[in-house]
Amino acid sequence: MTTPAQGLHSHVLATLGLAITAGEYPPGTVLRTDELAQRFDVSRTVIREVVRVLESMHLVESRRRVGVTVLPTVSWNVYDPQVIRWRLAGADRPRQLRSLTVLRSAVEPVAAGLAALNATPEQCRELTEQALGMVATSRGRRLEEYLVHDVAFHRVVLNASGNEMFARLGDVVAEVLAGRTHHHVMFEDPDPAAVTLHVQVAEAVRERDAARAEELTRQIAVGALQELDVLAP
Amino acid sequence: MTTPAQGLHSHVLATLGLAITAGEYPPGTVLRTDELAQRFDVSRTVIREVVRVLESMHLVESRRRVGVTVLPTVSWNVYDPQVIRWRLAGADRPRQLRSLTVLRSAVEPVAAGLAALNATPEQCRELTEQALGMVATSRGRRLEEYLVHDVAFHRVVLNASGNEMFARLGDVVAEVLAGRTHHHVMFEDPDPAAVTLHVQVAEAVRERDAARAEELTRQIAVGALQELDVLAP
DNA sequence: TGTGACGCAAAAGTAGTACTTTTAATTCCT
DNA sequence: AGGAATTAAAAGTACTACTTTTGCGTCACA
Repeated sequence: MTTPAQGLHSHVLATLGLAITAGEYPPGTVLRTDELAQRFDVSRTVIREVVRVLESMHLVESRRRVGVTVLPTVSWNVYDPQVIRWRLAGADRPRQLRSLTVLRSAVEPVAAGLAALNATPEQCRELTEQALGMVATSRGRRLEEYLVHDVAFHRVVLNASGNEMFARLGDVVAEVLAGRTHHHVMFEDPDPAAVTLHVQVAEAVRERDAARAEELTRQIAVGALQELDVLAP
Repeated sequence: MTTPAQGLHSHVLATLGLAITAGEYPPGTVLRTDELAQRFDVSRTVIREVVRVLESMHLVESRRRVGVTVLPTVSWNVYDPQVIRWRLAGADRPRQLRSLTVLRSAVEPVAAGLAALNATPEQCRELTEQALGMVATSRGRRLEEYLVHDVAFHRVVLNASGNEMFARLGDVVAEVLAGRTHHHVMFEDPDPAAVTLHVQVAEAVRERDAARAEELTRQIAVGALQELDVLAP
């Protein structure tokens, strides 16, 4: 019971990556390729390819005559979507959610400001549509539907910013929002104030009011951070 | 003339990664593993491992009966330090520097604010020291020395924020600052106003004044963005 | 003429083996 | 005790044989 596994490589990679990010192998732990090959009942070829990938994520380091050493958390490529997914699925999920939310609180306001300057008419339309979708699904325990609109909304903002680094955080935001909805709460309807703020952000972007878009998004971020403080000390 | 190359794998990876990120193979280009093996004069084993790594960076996608397809820029893992380095060494270096500087302008102020709350006495000391180092080397064409202090300063701020996502941007900031110093200018001494701001940030952090640290860092960021606008349209 | 089933072949995926290279650790000599 | 030579363990590389998936062309049928 690890992962679907279409292909030996994916399966072994998912299993090992998850185990390492979950802290099952403390930093400094040494693995040997042929031991792993035996354990997973695959050829050393497969293991080597997996190790190379883990190495590129800086989860492990492979040295001759030593083996494959698990690296400490600080050296991990924490922006790798794969690593993020593994960590969100593992033990330090709360810590991870917090880090990512703080990151969001820094990035999204600036992205919203830029979006107000750069959004295409199509993106403005899409933004408004998603905001309205949020309003429509914000009452009556329709959390799953609400989540879809919420994610789409933030994705559009990040894309419309015109900055590729911001755009690539769309997946991260999606994970965070999904995590928030699925993990705790699930009963409570979303905060009406937050919903309103989203509508206003869409407005501000449509009206090319960068300062307002940024400030409103900052308020959304503050809300997300507070929510986090309420749920976890 | 590609890269030092200690190990076939590193060499091929560096060559291919650089070529792809430089746009030498337009998206959609299909490579075949044994053709690559022949071209680089290495075994298919090595090529496969390289392809797996490139695949984990979402630079390429490998499919049976098709080959290794180069993916469009939007799907690349643009936060991967390796990818960042390749892109900074290649053709779209200016575009890349701009993206990263915008990212900095979003992240660093928030990081500085958090640093003011979380910095250890040791980190405060280090911060002050680096700021003073910047002052000391800010006049008389001592740009290389100045750069060292500048990088160290920003690294400490990011680390002191206590957020691992921020901390991991230390390398990115280092690349951006180095790029700035090395690429253009090189004659001009650093802007005295910026130097003063750094000293003041160190002060603010030492005094636990989060709002001030954030605001001052925002001013540094604004300066960096303006500098970019002056140098590249 | 269009459409769907069928089968071929190309390319990646996997396995296994043999060999090379690096290097930590041990031994041995001074 | 300290340093040089030796050893062996583990990753790195190569090659070869085989399996599996799958895009594409062919052909039959409606």
